[in-house]
Amino acid sequence: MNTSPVKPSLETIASLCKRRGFIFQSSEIYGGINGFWDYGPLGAQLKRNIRDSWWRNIVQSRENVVGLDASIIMHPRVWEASGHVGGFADPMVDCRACKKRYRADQLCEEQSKQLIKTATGFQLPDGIVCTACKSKDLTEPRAFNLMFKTFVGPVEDGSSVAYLRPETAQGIFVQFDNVLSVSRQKVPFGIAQIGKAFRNEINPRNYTFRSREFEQMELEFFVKPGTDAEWHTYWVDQRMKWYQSIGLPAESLKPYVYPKEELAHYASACVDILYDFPFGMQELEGIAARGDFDLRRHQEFSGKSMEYFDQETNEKYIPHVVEPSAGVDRIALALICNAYHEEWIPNGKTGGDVLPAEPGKPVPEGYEARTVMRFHPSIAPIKAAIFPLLKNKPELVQKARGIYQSLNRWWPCFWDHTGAIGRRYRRQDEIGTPYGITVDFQTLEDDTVTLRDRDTMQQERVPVSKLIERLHDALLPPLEETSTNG
RNA sequence: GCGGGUGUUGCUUAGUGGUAAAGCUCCAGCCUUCCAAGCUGGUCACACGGGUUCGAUUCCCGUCACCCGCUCCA
Repeated sequence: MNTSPVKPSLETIASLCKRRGFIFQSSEIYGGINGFWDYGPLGAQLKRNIRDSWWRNIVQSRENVVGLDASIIMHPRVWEASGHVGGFADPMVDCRACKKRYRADQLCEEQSKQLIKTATGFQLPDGIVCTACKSKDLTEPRAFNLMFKTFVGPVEDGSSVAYLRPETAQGIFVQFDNVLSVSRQKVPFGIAQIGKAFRNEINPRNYTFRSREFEQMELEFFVKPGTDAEWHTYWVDQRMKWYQSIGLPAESLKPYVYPKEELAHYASACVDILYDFPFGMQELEGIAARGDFDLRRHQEFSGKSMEYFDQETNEKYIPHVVEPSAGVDRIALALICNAYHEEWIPNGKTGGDVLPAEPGKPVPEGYEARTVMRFHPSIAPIKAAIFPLLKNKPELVQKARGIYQSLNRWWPCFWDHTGAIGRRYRRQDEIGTPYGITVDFQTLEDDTVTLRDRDTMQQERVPVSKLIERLHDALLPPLEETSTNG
C-alpha cells in the first residue's frame, strides 16, 4: 500500500524527526554546529537496528567474515600510506570576480602550466586565469585538509599530531596480519567493522546526508588476485539484496557503475548503490575492487610483509580486496524518507477507502489525516505498543502492564495508557511501531488481546500465550542469502 | 565558498519600540468498552552577540544555524 504519491520534502522529514525524537541538531542550545547531528531515542534505536542487521548479514551469518573494532586515532603514518595526507588536501583557488572555485592543480593543468609547490604551500604560476570569466583576480591556492587534526598527549607540537580517521577501512588493513593469524581464515575471507569516521567536509549539506562526523559499516573482503571481478559482482548483488531486506524498494535503488575514466588508478571496478532521496539520487554505499593497493602500501610504509601463503596452490601473494563501504547515517535517512507517508482515512461514520494525502490541500469532509512511518518491522525502533483500553479500570491496566513487561524482555516496546485509544494508535503510527496490542474487557474473560496492524489498521484477536510467537515471526528479518562459503 | 530565503513554545502560525496571542501537540485530572472526541487545569518561545533608545522580539550591524540553487564531493 503506497499512499504517498508525492515525495515528502526534506523539511517535512526533518520536522518529524525532531518532533518525535529521531534526529536533533548537535549542540542546539548553543545555536547548533554545522555538519554534526545527534540521534534521539528513536534515532539511536533505528541506527542500532541498522547496524545489527548489517552485522548479522555480513558477519554473523557468514563463516568467512570476522569482525574488528579498531581505534579511531591511529598512527599518523597510516594516513600517509593510505594517501589521505596528500590526497585529502587538494589546494583550491577562488575567482574573486565570478566566485567560481577550482582545484588549483586542475586549473593549472587546463592551461598547460604547473602548480608551484612552496615550502609553506602552493602558488599559482603566472598567467593563470579563471576558466569561466578569464579574470586574473584569483585567490592564492588554499589547502583544504579534509582530515580532522588533533594532538596525542598534552603537548601540542608537531611530533604529537594525529588524525581522526576519515574512514574505518584502514584499521582493517593495518590489522590484516593479526586477524589472519588468529581467525584461522583462508582467502577468500573478510574483515568487517562498524565505527565513526570524520571528514572536514567543505560544505555539509542535505540534512544528515553529508556530515562531518558519521558512521561507516565497511567490509574488506580479501580475494585471490584475478578473482576480483567475480567477487565484486557477488558483493554488489549481496548488498542490493540487503537494502531490499530492510525495506527499501528495488525501484528506489539504483546501482551506478563507474566508467573506467572515473575510477581511482588502483581500482578495477566500482559501483555505488544510490537511493532516491528527496534531494536526488545519492549514494548509500560504494563497492570498490581496490586490488592490492592498500595492503601493498602498508607493506611499503611499515616494512612488514602483507603476503599471504596459499597452501593449496603453494603461492605467495598480497591478496586483492573488494570493499563494500556503507554509511549508517545515510541508510537511516533513506529508511526515514522511505517510511514517511501521509494519508487521509475515512472517519467512523463515512466509510470508504484510505486516500493518499495531497500536500497543501485540506483534509476532505469525512476524512482525517494520518502520518505513518512504514518501517520494515525488523528495523522499526519500537516493535509493539501495549495499551489498556481504559486507564480508569485497574484490572485492564494491571493485565496490560503484565503483558508489556513480558514482551519488553524481548523487544523494545512502548507502554501508553493516556488518552483515547485512537490517539495512542496514531502516536505509534507516527513513529512507525508495527503493532499495537490492546487489553480490553474480553481479555479478562478469554485471555485474548487485539493485535492491530500499523499499515492496514486491521485488528485481530490473539491469545496472550501466542503473542511472543506471533511477534517473533512477524519481526524476523527476511531470510538472507549468504552463500560466500560456496 | 558564492547567491537567494528563513529564524517567535515540540509543530503551524499571529503580533508589537513598552518583554507576546492562538490552534494543534505535550503533561495532570475527569470522562471514555477500539482509531487524533469532550470538559477542567498546566508547562513551554521572540536563534546568538553588539549598536541606537529611557526601553529592542520589533530598527541597524555582525554572527550562527537550517532550507533552495551553484560549487565541491578523497
